[in-house]
Parts: sequence; C-alpha cells; structure tokens
Amino acid sequence: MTESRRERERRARRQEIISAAKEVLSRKPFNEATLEEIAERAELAKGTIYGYFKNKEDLFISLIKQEFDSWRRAVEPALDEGLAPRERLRIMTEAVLRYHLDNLDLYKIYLTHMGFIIIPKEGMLHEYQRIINDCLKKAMEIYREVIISCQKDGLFKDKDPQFLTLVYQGVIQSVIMGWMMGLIDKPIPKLVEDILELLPESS
Amino acid sequence: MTESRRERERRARRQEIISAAKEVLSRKPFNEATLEEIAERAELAKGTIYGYFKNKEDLFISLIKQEFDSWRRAVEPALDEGLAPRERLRIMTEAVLRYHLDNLDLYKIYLTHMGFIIIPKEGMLHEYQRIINDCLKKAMEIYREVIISCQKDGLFKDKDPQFLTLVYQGVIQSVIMGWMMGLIDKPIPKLVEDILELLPESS
Amino acid sequence: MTESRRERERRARRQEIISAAKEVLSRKPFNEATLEEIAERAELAKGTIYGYFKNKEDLFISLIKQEFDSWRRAVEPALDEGLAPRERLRIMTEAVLRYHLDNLDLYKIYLTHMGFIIIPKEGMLHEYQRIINDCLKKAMEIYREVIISCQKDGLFKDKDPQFLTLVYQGVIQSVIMGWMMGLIDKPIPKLVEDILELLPESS
Amino acid sequence: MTESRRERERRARRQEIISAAKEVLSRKPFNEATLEEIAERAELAKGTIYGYFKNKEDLFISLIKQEFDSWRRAVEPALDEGLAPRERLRIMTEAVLRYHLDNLDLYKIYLTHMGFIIIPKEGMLHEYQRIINDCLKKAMEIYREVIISCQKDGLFKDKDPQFLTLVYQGVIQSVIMGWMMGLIDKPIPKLVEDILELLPESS
DNA sequence: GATGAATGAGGGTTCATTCAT
DNA sequence: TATGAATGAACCCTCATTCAT
Repeated sequence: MTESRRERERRARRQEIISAAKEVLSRKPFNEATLEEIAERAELAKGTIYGYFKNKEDLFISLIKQEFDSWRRAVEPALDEGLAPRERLRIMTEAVLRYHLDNLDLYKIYLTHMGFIIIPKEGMLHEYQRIINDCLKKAMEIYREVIISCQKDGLFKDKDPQFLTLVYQGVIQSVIMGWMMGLIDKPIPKLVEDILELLPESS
Repeated sequence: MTESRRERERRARRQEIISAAKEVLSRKPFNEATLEEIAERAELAKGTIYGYFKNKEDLFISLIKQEFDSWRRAVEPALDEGLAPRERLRIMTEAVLRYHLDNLDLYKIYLTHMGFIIIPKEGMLHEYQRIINDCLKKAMEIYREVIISCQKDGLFKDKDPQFLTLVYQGVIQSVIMGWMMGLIDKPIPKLVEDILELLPESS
Repeated sequence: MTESRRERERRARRQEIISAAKEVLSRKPFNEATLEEIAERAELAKGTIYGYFKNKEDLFISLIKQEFDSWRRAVEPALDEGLAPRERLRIMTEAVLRYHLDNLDLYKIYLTHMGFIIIPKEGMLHEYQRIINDCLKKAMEIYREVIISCQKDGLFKDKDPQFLTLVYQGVIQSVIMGWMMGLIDKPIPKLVEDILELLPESS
Repeated sequence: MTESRRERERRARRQEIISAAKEVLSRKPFNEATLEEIAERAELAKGTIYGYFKNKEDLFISLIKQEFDSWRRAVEPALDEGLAPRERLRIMTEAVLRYHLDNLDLYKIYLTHMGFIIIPKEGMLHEYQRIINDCLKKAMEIYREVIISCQKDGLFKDKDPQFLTLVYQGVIQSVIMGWMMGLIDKPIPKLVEDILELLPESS
C-alpha cells in the first residue's frame, strides 16, 4: 500500500500543476504563459514540472483534455434519448451554463485561445491547436444532435441545423461573456429560460 | 509642396506597415507575430518600423484604432435617428456583416485576441488589451442604442436590453464564424433576413 | 561599393565566429562547447551568432566543411596522376603532416570527435556526425587512391590496399599525436622520410 | 559472515553499475551519457548510484581504472624479461589485439574520449581527463619497454624508440578500427603476423 | 530616413545531485 | 540501503529594441 500512497501523491501533485496551469492560462495565451509562472503558482521548481509532463505543450493538452472530459460529463444527462427533446435542450443549456459559470477559468482559456479555431493550417498546426479544435467540434456535435432531435419533434422546423447550432453556440457564448463582464447576474435557471424563449418556435 | 509630398509618402509608408501587421496578426496572436515577419511583408527593414511606431505594441494599437474607426464609419448609417428603428437594425446588421465578411482579417484578429476582453485582475494590462476592450465596449454600445430604439418602437418588448445586445452580438459572431468555417455561404441580404427572423418579435 | 563593404565585413565576422568556434572545439567536444564561450571569444553577444548561423550545429558543420576543404586543397598536389607514384606518396605525406602540424586545432577537433566515426547509428545521427564521417571517408579515399597507384607501380605488392590505407592513416595519426604530446620535434621533411622508410617495400 | 555476504553483494552491485556505465559510455561521450540511462540499464534507481560512487565523474574514473587494470593484466605476460624480445613483442601484440577485439566497448570509450589526450592548457581539467591521459601514458610505456628490449636485441636498429612506439600504437589502432568498421576479419594470429611483418626489421 | 547587425533579457528544457521516505 | 521526486544551474535559442552607418 506504500506504493499506492506514492501513486496517490503523484496524481495529486500532477493535479496541482494542472490547476496552476489552468489559472495562468486563463489569463494569458499559451505563448505568453511561462512555465516559470506556473511553477511558482504550484510552488514548485520549474524543472519539477518535467517530471509530470513531457513539455509545456503536453501540460496544456492534458489540461484541455481533462477539462473537456469534465465538461462532457456535465452535459451527459442531455444525451439521454429517452427524454423529451425540448427537455434535453433545457437540461443541456442549464448544464452548459452552470458548468462554465462555475468554472470561468476554463471558458477564459477557451476565449484566450479561440484564434486557433480559425487560424488556417499555415505550416504545422501545434498539437494543442488540434486538440482544442477537436474539443470544439465534439461540443458542436453534441449541440447539433440535441437540436436535431428537437427539430424532429417539430421545433425550429425549417431551419438549417448547422445554422441553428452556430446560433445556439453564439447565444450561449454571449451569455457567458455577459456574465463575465458583469453585465448579467440572473440566476442560472432564469437565464436558461431567457435563452430558450429566444429560440424560434416551430409554430 | 515638397514637404507635402514627403508627408504623403510618410503616411503611405505607415499605412503599408499597418497593412502588413494586419495580415500577420490575422494569423498569429500578438506575441507570436514577429516584427521581422511584418517588416518582411512590408518590404522594409525591421528597424524602419521604429521610425513610424514607438514599438510593437504601438503598432498594434494603431492598427486596432484604425480598423475600429473604419468599422464605425461602415456602421454609421444605422445611427441616423431619423430612420425607422427596424430599418436601422436591418442597416446595421447588413453593414456589420458586410464589413466583416469583406474584411475577414480584422475579424480573425478579433478572435485571436478575444481573450483580452476578460480583463486580467492582477498584473499590468497591456495597453493594447485595454484598447481592444474599449473598442468592444463601443461596438456594444452602438448595438444597444439601436436595439433600445427598436424596443421603444415596440420590438422585443419586455426583454432586458443588455441581454438582447449580447445575444445580438452572439448571433452576428456565429454567422461570421460559420462563414469563415465554410458552413454558410448565402448572400449577405439573405443572411440578414435569417438573423432578423431569429430575433424575438414583440408580438 | 558600399554594399560590397558590408558584405566583406559580414564575411569577416562570420570567419571570426568560425575561428572562435574552432578554438573552443579543439578543447571541448561539441556538447561541452557552449555558444556562450564561443561568443565571448569572438567578442560578441551570444545572440549575434544566430545572425550568421542557423544554430550551434550549423556553425559546427560550417567549420568542419571549411576546414576539410582547406585540407583537401593542401593535399591536392598529390592527386596529380602525372607524377611518379612514390613521389605522390611523399608529397601527400608531407602535405598532410605540414597541414596538421601548422594547424593543430583542427586535428584536436578531429580527435575530440573521433568517437562519432564509430558510434553505431543508434537513433538519429546528428547531422554534424554525418559530416565528420563524410570527411573522414573522403580523406581515406584520397589516401587509398595514392596507395593503390603505388601498388600498381610495384610497391607493397601483395598487401590488401584497405589494410595499407588504415595503417598509413594510423601512422600519420601517431606522428601527429606524438608531436602534440611533445614526444617528437624533428622537422617535417625528416618525419616524412622516417614514415616512408617504415612502409613495406615491394622487394 | 553476514557482513561478508553484504560486502559481496555490495561489490557485485557496484560492478553492475560499472558495466552499465561501460555500455553506455561506449556509445556516448561523457557528457551525453546520462545517469538516468546508466541507472536504467543497471536496473536501479538514479539515486542509488550515489551510494556507490561520489558522482558521475567518480563512476567514470572507476570504470577507466578498472578497465586499464584489466588491460594491463592481459598484457602482463609480455613483460616477462626472461622471454626473447621478439617473442615478447609477439605476445604483447596478440594480447592487446585479443583484449580489444574481445572487448570492443572499451576501445569505443577510448576513441570517444580520445580528445582528452590533448591536455587543455587553460581552465580546469576534469579529473577523468587526467586519468585517461595517465592510462595512455602507461600503455605507451609498456609498448616502449618491449620495443626497446627488441632494439637491444638488434631489431629496428637505428630508429628512435619514441617514434617506433608511436608507430606501433598507431598500427594497432588502425587494425582495431578496421576491425570495428568491418574492413578486416582475419583471425587474430594472422593479424599479429601481418602487423609484425610491417615493422621494420633490422636486417 | 532606411538599414540590418548587435544586443541581452527571457523562455523551454535537461540533468547531475540531494534528500525525505 | 534503495528510491525517485524535487531542485536549480546551465544550455540553446528567439526576438523586441537600439544604434552606427
């Protein structure tokens, strides 16, 4: 069991580093965030990080993957196909908002690195850019799946699902940004209601 | 008049540098874009840039300011209070879309640097981050003014204007991103129509 | 002509860096020689070197190539097929000895990096290792060519030329090392005579 | 006796580390060989090595000393002054060749670190560089002693013994390198014969 | 004004060595 | 004694900025 303790400690330390990185990366883009600062925040020497991650990029990728998994788990309930589509949309919207508003750092990272979604593949794309891209695509697919199920149920009848998905994502983003900027502070269920009301009904 | 020619040339040269910077910054975030690359694209020596701008940041700020002014001029027609509110909204939407779709580089810069909307609470804020922030706020104010005028006219009756502004901005952004990603390619007037349709009517 | 002066200065500076590198690399193997030390010796800032060479390895490769070319030019006279084979051998031996004894640093570099000749290709071979290898092979080929021409003339009749080349190279190396260690200080022509006397005659 | 077993185990462990180091150092120069890799090959933790050697250099020195002792023992029979000089030379040549061809790793280490023969005039000399130097000098002395005894017996009559020693060493090295590079594969006694034939007879 | 060589601070990364367990 | 996590010095390299020409 001694072995087990060491492993536990190792995992904990690894997590501390990821958390430190998360905080720093929420304020600075990848290239501006220094390992020095991350190490400092984790109260470690710079070199120590390399015992846990292959390099700066690996650390960042691990962070993104972990956070995306966590986001995905939060949204999972909305994937239950047994639920009514409209209910799935409500659950999803609430889960997404709650997740991000409880965890603003992640969203800041997303915003800070959003440029990477768009940047054309000039030269080699950094691995971490690919990862971010993947996560975004997966998130969009989830949105789209739920939206399509709503359409099958008669909502937003004649609109292009791609377009609807984009708009949905844009509205969510606006709300989160508004919250971040202190322009909005309603409780989450109220926000969800407001958002759903905005969506074009089929009727 | 020789003096005047010199000035004209100087302004032209300055403009070339800004254009080069714009192109580079649409592909890379501030810290990844090098003066070397900008100078190369402007067909100048690195040192020459310092004859026109105090430093890298100053160049970036000048770029942002200039672009924002240009954007503002494009949207100006919608500020005419003599027009019908709904028409103002249509004009604004069309102007914004047209401006950005004709000028994707600027939007890429915006996306690439969007993280800076979120003001870091600690440490020094780069001057250019503050500028970007200012521009965004001014744009939001323009949106809000038009939206409020619509509300006075009976549209979106009971909604919070702040919230509506955010949503409007989010929808615009979605459409531009969809366009960039090749997911959308309808002509602009059609897009405007789609967007306005989405907005909740008063009725 | 101003341009020409700049170019001239550039080449001169480049040469200074190579010379500094040569001195340092004659004392330390590649991995132990630091750019810091090279820059210091060239009386330049570390960063300046990167204006002249892509990186440390590029600098080293340029050095090796330059030195090998220079060595080759020194040995060139022995390649004249119009000469009597035995005379060619004498000329070559004298040229090689004179070149290295006048230019001990290069030989030190060779010795300091000799390990790379043998190291099996585990993983990727550094580019500079390949270059060193190439130079050595070319040198051996020159030796062999002259030796074979001697054999055709009746010298060392029945020996394997490969073997003879190795031995020749080994003897040369011994003499240079002896000189370096201060064990030998005869004038070069005397050394050449001594060496040639050692070689097995055909008779 | 428990104590004795402990000691035995300790020595064995120490030996394992030296062997691992030998293998690694035959492929990489001192500064490129990492303790990590040595420890891995010895199936030990990095820190454990410090229980057996003061530091990396101490380990390297121990290795060199041990190998040199072993080499010396192999050559010992040739030091018997009761034998005929020519026979001593034959025995020595065969012993040296056999030792190195059976133990190529050591020779690779020698080649990889040969640069250290040339004592840097400035700065601090690594202790291990001095050791290598010492070993080489001792080896040369052994060669010289046998060669001088041959001369007293009338061989190579009028040559400078220092010169002959160097040449002898050079020829030996050539043969070993030829073997390593796959250019030579005769059985050892045949090689010895070839070498001795090369050496200038007195007659 | 234009040039581009030179600078040097600062970042990512490696690795010998130490030390608590 | 064995372990391997932690340390931090030192290395290579980049790039904004300066300055002599």
